[in-house]
Amino acid sequence: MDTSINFDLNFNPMTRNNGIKTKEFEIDFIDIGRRFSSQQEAGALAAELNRVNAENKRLNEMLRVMCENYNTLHSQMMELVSKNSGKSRNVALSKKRKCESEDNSNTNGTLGGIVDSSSSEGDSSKKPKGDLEAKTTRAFIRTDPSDTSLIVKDGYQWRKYGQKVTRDNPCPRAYFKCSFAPSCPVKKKVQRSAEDRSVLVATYDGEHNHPDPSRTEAKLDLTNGVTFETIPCSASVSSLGPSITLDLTQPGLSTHDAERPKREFDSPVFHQFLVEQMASTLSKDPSFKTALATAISERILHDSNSEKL
DNA sequence: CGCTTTTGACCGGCGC
DNA sequence: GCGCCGGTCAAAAGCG
Repeated sequence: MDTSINFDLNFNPMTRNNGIKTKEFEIDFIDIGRRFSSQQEAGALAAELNRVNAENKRLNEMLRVMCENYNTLHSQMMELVSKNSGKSRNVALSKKRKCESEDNSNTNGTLGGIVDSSSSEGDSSKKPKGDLEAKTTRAFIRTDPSDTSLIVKDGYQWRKYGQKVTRDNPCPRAYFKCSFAPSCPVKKKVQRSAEDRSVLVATYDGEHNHPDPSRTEAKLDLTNGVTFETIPCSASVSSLGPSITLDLTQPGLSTHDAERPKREFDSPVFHQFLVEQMASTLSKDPSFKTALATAISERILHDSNSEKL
């Protein structure tokens, strides 16, 4: 995990050494400045600044501890994965079903994520002709354990055409075709993880040749199409490739988002965008602006009254 | 009435 | 060749 995301809310309009600059903040401070003398404003803002800085330090410390814990766990996991893959490579796994069972064991070992296995699947040569380039993506969706349905709300519409109980998992596997079929060749399989029944494993075969119906109704249409409000979880790496932990129970998230490679989330551009979005979200929140203005006003009034006394 | 879901039958690939 | 298994089909049932 990259710790370079700086939750620096040091938005002092005097020094402008902050990473978050929005017009909304500037307008607020100008308005406040008109109402009070520059001296009073400076005193109140300095006090508020100190408080926010203290909060900022505390949050940064929490983040640092979380990152350290994550890095420790991640290095341990990678160590285990490398040991296991070293063993498994020594065993010839040319037979399709053995590959699949190996695949399933990996699935159970990497809870949470999207795995693009189009380039790593060993049995691609056994797929039917014309389907060689079919993209296979696996998604892990954590759901309510009491929810026994095999429905994955990924934005697309699906038609169920079969259900089977497979040998290696007592939970039935459901087969879906895209409702745009036969023009859209995409299929998906959904099955609960044998290890953790609260996790749905959705395997997507092929790529949609039409837009995501839910995308047109997206509440946030950001410049690069990523709806951060619906990506509440962390990124992780599996032995098979990039994976992203998702909570698809959140409304409005499509697999199109989920299939974005992890590198996008690691890029400085993404971090900058994330910070800007956080600032923008806060600044667009009327209650936040009101509370901030009220707090500053009260502090300034309090200070001016105490000076008079 | 039309669409979707359910479910048993069927098919083809694979291992023995 | 036979049995197992995953995947698909299609008729019946369910639902709005």
